[in-house]
Amino acid sequence: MSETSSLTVTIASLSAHEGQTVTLRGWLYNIRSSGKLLFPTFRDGTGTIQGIVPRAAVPEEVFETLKNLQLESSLTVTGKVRADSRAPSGYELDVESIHIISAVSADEPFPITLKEHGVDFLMEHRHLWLRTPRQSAILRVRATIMRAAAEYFDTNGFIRTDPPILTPNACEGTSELFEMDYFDDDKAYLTQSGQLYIEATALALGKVYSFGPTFRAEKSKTRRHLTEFWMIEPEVAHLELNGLMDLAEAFITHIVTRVLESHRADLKVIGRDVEKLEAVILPTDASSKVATATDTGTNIAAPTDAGINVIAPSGTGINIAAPTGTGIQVAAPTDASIKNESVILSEGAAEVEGPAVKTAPNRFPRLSYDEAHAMLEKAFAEGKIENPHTYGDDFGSPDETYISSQFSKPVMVHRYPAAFKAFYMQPDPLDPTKALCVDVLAPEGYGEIIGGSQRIDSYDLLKQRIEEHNLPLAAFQWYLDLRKYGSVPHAGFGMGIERAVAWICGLDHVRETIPFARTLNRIYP
RNA sequence: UCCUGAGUAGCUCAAUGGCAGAGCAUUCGGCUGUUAACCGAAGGGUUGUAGGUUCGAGUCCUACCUCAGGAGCCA
Repeated sequence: MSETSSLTVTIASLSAHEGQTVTLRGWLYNIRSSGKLLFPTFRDGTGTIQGIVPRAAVPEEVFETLKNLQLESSLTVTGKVRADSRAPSGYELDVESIHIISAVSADEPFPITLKEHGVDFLMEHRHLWLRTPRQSAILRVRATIMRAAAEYFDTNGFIRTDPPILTPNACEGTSELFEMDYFDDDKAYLTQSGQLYIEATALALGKVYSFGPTFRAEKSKTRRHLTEFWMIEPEVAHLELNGLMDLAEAFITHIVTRVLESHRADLKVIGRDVEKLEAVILPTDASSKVATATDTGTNIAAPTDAGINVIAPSGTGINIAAPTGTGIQVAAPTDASIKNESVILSEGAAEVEGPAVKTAPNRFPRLSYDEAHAMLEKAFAEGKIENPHTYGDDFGSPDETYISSQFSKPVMVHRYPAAFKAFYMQPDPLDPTKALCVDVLAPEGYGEIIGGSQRIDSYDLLKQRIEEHNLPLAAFQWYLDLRKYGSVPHAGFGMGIERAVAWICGLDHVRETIPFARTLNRIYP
């Protein structure tokens, strides 16, 4: 068990070292035995590999040490890489020597076994649960989602401007905030959105985004809620609602594309049905339920090119440029995509912003609140949902689940009644009772992953709304200043990272999407 | 905050109101191709807490605690 001079490699790279003697640095993940044979499985954070240790082939000390070793003991192991169809990964390691770094005591064995555990036990041992293959895979996918999200904005002319985490007042005056003392007499609150601040940076820099933690003290106990979560928020000057929806669509498409590029193996470990993700980024989906949902019977033709069409609206100041080598094409709308749009885009929606805004490709279905309401009415009449939806009310979770279940792609619901929406949302000029806002509902019932809107750009109207919502005018004076000095139409959205990860990984609960989830009843470990 | 459900061995779970059980994990033994290995044996319990009903309570009743996931609200 002396130090060797063999090459130190990761398990993920082992297939490139077949026939070589290599050294791994890892942990004992599992061990089985059959007579004088040991089958230890090692993990190192990049993957797992089965070793084989015949008693006759190794020094007695190596065999005895491994045989008595507890799971999750740390070690280095040296051996020869060999392809073998009997090994779970297709390769196995003929162990020659091992060096124990830290042995786990049998008095207190590693608590996470390969058998089933309950939620409470796993969350209480989250620091150790993270070592299991599935949890590690989820965190790798999360990292790619976060990187791809930032990358999309970084490569499309956005400047990252991070807002403060400590704020003097409620951003929207709705959600409950975490309060803390701020020196002698003041109170401070943990941010629940950086939106108001990045409206300021957007008017300074044009296209900006922020990416950071967000806190909500709501007493929500569901599979979709954390009290601390990460949100990425773009905000764009001179952008209106339709352009915002185009942006959200291209953004989500980019993220899903990146995950599919490099995480097939992780998604398999997680048990994700990859076809559902592939459907999201396909140019069109002839088998989608779009046609039936609108009951037009229109045949939706697929575009002729197999690439992904990302079409930027002209005149909005947004340049949607795909990174090279990704297989993403930036193309003009095809006849097919325009035809597709005519099926699902609200009538007149494209006219709202005038001729400066081109129609969108509409690979993601877009429904107005009214259209979504009609869909729910029909569903209730046909007995497909339990409770009727009252026109004028927000959609409940079952409503959102039903709507999103009608499509294989994320669905954008826009122009909700302004009455239950945030004070800063721009009214629809065609119907001032509606707000120019959009929620993006993930498929498969994952619910809202993006919420966004065009913001009020009129000083007088914004002031009136602040007063109507009984918000302290003084605290919002700086925000009103943005409308006093060179106000322009602008819009933005926020995407909750954990909900996006839960959807893309197909998880039951957001608590598995973040290394250490903060929920209503848990702040340990 | 409301509704519903669950707390029994380290873990996952059994147990008509009548002797506290199994699998995994741990320890010991067996097995030269195991795949959450398997086979044999041993150790391991204040049944969430506090009361109550009963000859007898893990089981029934009351209160409380903890957790779960749904509503509301939200990403």
